[in-house]
Parts: sequence; C-alpha cells; structure tokens
Amino acid sequence: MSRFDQRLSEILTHATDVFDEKGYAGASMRDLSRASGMSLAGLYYYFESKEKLLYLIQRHTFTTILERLRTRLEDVTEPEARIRVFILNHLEYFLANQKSMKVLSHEDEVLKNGYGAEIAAIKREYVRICVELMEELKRARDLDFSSRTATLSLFGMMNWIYTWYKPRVDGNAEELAREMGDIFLRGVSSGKASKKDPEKRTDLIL
Amino acid sequence: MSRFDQRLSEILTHATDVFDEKGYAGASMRDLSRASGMSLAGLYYYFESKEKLLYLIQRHTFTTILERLRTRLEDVTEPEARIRVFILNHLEYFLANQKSMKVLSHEDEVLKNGYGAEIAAIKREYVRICVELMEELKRARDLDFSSRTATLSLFGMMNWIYTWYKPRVDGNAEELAREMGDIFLRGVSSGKASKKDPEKRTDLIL
DNA sequence: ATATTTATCGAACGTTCGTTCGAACTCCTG
DNA sequence: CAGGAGTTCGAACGAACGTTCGATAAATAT
Repeated sequence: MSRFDQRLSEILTHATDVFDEKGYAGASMRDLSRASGMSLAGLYYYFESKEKLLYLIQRHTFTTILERLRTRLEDVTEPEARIRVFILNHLEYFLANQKSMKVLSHEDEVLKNGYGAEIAAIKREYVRICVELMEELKRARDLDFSSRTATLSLFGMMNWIYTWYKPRVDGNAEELAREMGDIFLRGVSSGKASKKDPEKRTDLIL
Repeated sequence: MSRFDQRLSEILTHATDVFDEKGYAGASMRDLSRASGMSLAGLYYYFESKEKLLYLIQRHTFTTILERLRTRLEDVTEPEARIRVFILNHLEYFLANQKSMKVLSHEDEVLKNGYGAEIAAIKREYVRICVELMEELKRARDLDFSSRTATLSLFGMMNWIYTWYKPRVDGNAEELAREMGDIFLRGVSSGKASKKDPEKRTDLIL
C-alpha cells in the first residue's frame, strides 16, 4: 500500500466522521480540512471533488460489506442459517463501522449520474442476494410471503439502528442479530402471510 | 384560518417538496423562493429563518400523526389490535404524506437547542406510546422480549419505506400494515425471544 | 550533493449562501 | 376616497462555499 493510498484512507476516515456529524451537504471542505489536519488546497491533491470523496467512502464501505458477506455465505447451506448469516454480517459491520454505514445509508440519493449509478449497482446486487435468500427459504419450507416486502422490512429493521443504537444499552451485534433474526424469521415463517397475492413480483425496483 | 396562516401553510407545503428532494442543508432559500412563487425577501415575512421553517414543518407533521393516533387508540382495547392500529396509523400517514414524513425522518438531527428539543420531546412521547403497547401485549400474553429492541425494529421497518416505497408495486397502507403487522406480531409472539435477560430495561434513551 | 518527483500550502477566484432593509404595492376599514 | 395595516419585492450585505494556481517544502532518486 503506497504512501499515497495510506494518506488518502486517513483522509477518508476523517471525512467520514464529518459527514456522519454534519451530513454531506452540511459539511464544508473547510470542515474536512480542519478534521484531517491538512490544508484546504492540500486535500485536492488526493481527490478531485467533494462528490468524488463521498463516492470513495461509499464504494469502499459497500464493497467491503459485500465481500465479507460472500465469504461467509460460502460455508453455510441451510436457508434459515444463511439468512442469519446475512443479518449478523450486516449488523456486525454496521456497528463496527457505524459512521461509514450512516454515510452510506443517509446520503443514499445525493450522488448523481456516473458515481450514483455505480453505487446503486452495488446496492442492487447486495439487495438481490438477500431476496434470493428469501426465495431459498420459501422454497425449502413451502412458505408464502412477499420477498420484496420482507427483504425491505428487514433492511429497515437493520439500517434504522443508526438512529438509536447505544452500545451500553443495546448489546453487541450478536445479541442484536439474534433478536432481530428471531423476530424476522418467526414473523415470516407461516403459510398465512400474504396469501392474497402469491404471484406478487419479487424483483425489486429501487 | 387567517389569510396569513393559509399562505404560510402553502409555503410549508412547497418547502416540504424542496426539502424532500434536496435535503434541508442542500436546499437554498432561493430554491424555496422559486418553488413557492414568492420573492426571496417575501418569505421572511412568514418565518424568521430557514431553521424555523424546518421546525414548523416537523412540528406540524409530528403533532398531526400523534393526534390521529390518540383518537384511533381510544376505540380499541385488545393489545394486539392496538399495535395494529399503531402500525396502520403510522403507515397510512406516512404514505399519504410521504414528503413530510421523509423530512421528519431524514432531517432528524439537524435542529439544535430549542427547536430540536421541542421536536425531540414529541418524538419521545410518540415512541413511549409504542413501547407501552408492547408492554401491554407482553403482560396480556405472558411474552418475553425486549420492548426497546422490538419497538425500534418496528420503527425501522416502517420508517425505512421512504427509501423504497412505490405505490404501483407495494400496494396501499392497509396491505402494507397487514404484512408488516404479521411479520412483527408473529415474530414477537413467543416466550423464547430474549429469555436471557428478562429484566432488560424498557425505558428508551434516544 | 544535486536533480526530480511527490506532497503541501497560502491566497485568491467567482459563486452562492442566509438574511436585512426600505420602498412599494394591495387590501380592508372608516 | 383617504389612510393605515398587511403583504411583497429588488437590491444589497457580509460570510461562506467549492475549487484553482503557482510557489514552496519534503521525500526520493541519481
């Protein structure tokens, strides 16, 4: 890892802190300069615009969590266990990198065109995997529920924690993953749900 | 309703559109001026700062949904039904006022000091009611789960919809409330969950 | 030690920001 | 129709914005 890359990732870390606290639009380049201990002009040696900086943060965060997920899923075949792996992976990374994940979640719509499209593609792939896990579970247990609503509800449960999680009160990722996994999996485990429209589309429009 | 109040609420509506689209920090007073068809200076006849404008939007949205909830809960006594009333009320208002609710959810932390404290107090009361419904259910059915985690997970499921809801795909509030109610209530209905720490605190620190 | 690349900086650019102010317009009341 | 209150506006304020540029300092290579 070159000196350049190392310094860049330090800047990314500090920028993440600032975006977390003030939001992307609310954070100024001068804020970032102050936080990273580098001059305003100096920052532009490492990236060409504020927008690109957000892109770099989001891409790194998203590709990392996706990578870890893929590795972990390799070892597990049972459908419910695979969903629990998904939940645990998501929450573990979320809590260990709360600021990055808030910047990823909260600044979801600010990147436009090229950068935005690239991040959106990673996101689509991440969600697609989760929907597939739902489909596996439905097939294995002959369940009937909307994979789309279920998946997006699950993401809601998990992603919302950035608004309320307090380490001292809410325990670690394992506990939380177990609690949320219990609620979600038991909630979804019954033929009764969503009987009305079993052909409900499962592809996602995001 | 005075002419002043009427014009103000028109401005609030247009401002909500702009905040929804660009975020509070990303929206300029000139954007708001353009959207509401009034001159930049003219806006300041109706409110004294951009911050106050966000406060007015958030307060109106939050007090309205809270008011409706109280009215609806008066008619229902059975614990599970009361939670379903909460979910339906929340989702109905959320979908009918998507932009306002996004501004309320997404710009949660931007108001500081006086204004922020007032909104936070309404929020605390709203969440407190939901936690109490959980406690009622637990008592009535002798269940054992963390009211805090359950409540906040439920809020996550519901509030996250502003990131994915498409009317044509996801149906109306009733359907969604039934689906999410099924998942959540079935998920929470079992003595097995969270057995490990039955004394887990139920008061919320937000 | 010198030359060359890599890294950092102060100062400034033009633009946009939230807000103010006094003048003007509109409207209701006497 | 005169007059005062209620409403709207153009123009401007100083401050802060994202970005650029040429000079300088530090690190590396010769």
